[in-house]
Amino acid sequence: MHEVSAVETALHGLRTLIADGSLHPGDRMPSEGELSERLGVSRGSIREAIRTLSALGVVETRRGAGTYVGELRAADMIGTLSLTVGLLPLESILELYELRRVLEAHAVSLSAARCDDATLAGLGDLLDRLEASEDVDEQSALDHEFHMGIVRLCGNESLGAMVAVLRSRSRAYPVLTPETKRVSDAGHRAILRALVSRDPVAASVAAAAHVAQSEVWLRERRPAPEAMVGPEA
Amino acid sequence: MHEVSAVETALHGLRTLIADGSLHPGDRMPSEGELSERLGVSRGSIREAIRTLSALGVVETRRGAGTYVGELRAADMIGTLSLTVGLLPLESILELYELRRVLEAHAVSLSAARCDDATLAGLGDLLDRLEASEDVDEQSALDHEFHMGIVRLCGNESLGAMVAVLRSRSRAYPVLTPETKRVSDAGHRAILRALVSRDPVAASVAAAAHVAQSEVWLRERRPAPEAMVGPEA
DNA sequence: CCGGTAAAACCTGTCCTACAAGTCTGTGTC
DNA sequence: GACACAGACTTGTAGGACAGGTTTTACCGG
Repeated sequence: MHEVSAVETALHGLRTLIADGSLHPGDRMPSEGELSERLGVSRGSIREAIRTLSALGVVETRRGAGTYVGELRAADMIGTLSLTVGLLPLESILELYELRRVLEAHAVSLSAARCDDATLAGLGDLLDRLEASEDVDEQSALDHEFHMGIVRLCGNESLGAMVAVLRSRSRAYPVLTPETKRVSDAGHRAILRALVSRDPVAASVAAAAHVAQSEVWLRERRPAPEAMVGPEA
Repeated sequence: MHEVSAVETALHGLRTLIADGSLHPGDRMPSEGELSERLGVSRGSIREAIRTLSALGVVETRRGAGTYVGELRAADMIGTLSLTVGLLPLESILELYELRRVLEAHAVSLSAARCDDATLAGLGDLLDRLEASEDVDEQSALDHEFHMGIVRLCGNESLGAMVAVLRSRSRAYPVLTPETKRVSDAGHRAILRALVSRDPVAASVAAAAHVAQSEVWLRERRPAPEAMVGPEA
């Protein structure tokens, strides 16, 4: 047996406060000083426990104002993964493509039954600009906007957040060349056509094929294995 | 503009050390004291940054020995979510059922093409014991073992980890009654039959139906909204 | 030369104090 | 009532000190 560490005690205490209903989403937590006194651990240990919960999207702190319980939405917690996928090796990214393919295909098929004409027109404009663009960064941004614009329609925030996480790293690898871009553009049009037809199955197939195509390109090119770091804060 | 905080500086420095290839999975990181000196922030801030990365599964610390870079596997990082799903309200759990249904169905269909006879026999034994069991806790454990045993076969660790996360909370809600258990048992047998037939489509459908059934039960019963906390450390 | 043991160096875990910097509150003035 | 301001409160950061672990080193006996 080993003594329970102070930070673990603090973490358990904080989790209990949230889990047993004492604190609700948006509530302000007791101050670090009060928690330190109530849980019998130093303020430093309390802060480390809060950092843990903060990293996981459970709480957020505002300097001078206090620490607040987060909204406790699954999408927020899933979103915290995006901070770590940037550290994964390429092999892991390829492994995650399978998740992305399945989830994005499902999300798109849901969206096919939910989109309205105005949204579809907006997506069409996006594709027009994407097809006309010659700047790689702009292409990446428009591609991302197109995909996420569709996924957000699916009605399940967790699903959208997960797809966003899985997409976040792929954007760092430029697989678009003039030749592949024509295939990519055709894939986007196929997805949009399926949405216009309100055809979930066709949309799902088109999305899965599009993602699978990206995976093939990435697997072929195997870009320089240099990792990357997020932008400066 | 606002001054970049010390912890952010530390976090960026640590991430950079891993991302730029200075440190590889399993390597030992510089000591807190050295990092404090090199990055120009106090040791406390370094520790908070390390806590953040630790919560996200990027590093792990061993008292007295040092802090080590994790294996940087996607499955590990996805697994960190299981610590937070215990805090989500029931509504979020129901939202996550859609993810679980899609992912588990896909995983099971992959497993259908990969399982061997010995494994299938083991799964059959599990079902025999599950059907004979009258203890709710034992039923829950066997059910979990059956499902995860299949999912692990799929060959994608990230997929397995994600399903494990999505399942982790559902186990806390007892939806099995003598009547629902008969339906559940039949669902398990349908999945196993599909696996024995090496039929991915049938396996996928059976798994999706089984998960959907669980969701319906949970939605009907809407158990007491008391949240729960993990076991003591 | 080898093996084992004890000491030393090192590292993380924890607590304490002190202060800086930001936010909120209540009071008093106009 | 609106505004300004002082005070209380809260988080952010730094530094020191020690406890409790682990790893390395040095020493000694065989």
